[in-house]
Amino acid sequence: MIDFNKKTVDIAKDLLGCYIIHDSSEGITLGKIVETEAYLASDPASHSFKGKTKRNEAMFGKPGTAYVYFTYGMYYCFNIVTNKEGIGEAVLIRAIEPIEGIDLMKKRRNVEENKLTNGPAKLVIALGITKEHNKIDLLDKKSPLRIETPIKKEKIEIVETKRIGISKGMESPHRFYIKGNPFVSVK
DNA sequence: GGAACGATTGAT
DNA sequence: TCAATCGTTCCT
Repeated sequence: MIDFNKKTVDIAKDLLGCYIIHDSSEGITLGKIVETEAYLASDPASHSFKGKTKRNEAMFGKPGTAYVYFTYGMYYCFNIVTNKEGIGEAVLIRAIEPIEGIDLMKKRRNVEENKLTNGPAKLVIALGITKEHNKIDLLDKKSPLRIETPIKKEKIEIVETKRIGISKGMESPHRFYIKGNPFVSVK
């Protein structure tokens, strides 16, 4: 199990190699997390930086719950909330490797397998995540959307770099991905 | 009330 | 390089 008592940056690294499962009415989709970004309360690039609002309140919830936000007028992104309740921190999932339900992902995305889930808004569409999943408990085995650690954690090499697509806080090396994985968003 | 912008993506 | 597209934030 993932240790949510750790620091957000460390959790972002621990999440690499873990699985996201969505049990929807259309079927099951499952992917391995291959790229993450950490967003801290003290980070000017974080939605939580200026305090709690209606939009970002999920970030201030319990660790291990979901923060799903709407952006650019047409996309959703999926985060895993970290740190104690009341502290706005989370890990953005930027890319996953499709494992199960690939046909369903292709139906939802209508693109080739290698472009199915290599971006934060793309994986949300492929997995069928919606704003209804905001604040859901990702650690509860009964949740339709949840995260699980692999039985045997494979050995992975983690690359640490600057984040992508933000206009503040670029200097923080808070983006992490599995070295050599072909499903990472930007190479 | 109105303008500007965004943790993105896909097409040009 | 740029348009799509709309909720939130910030200014007037």
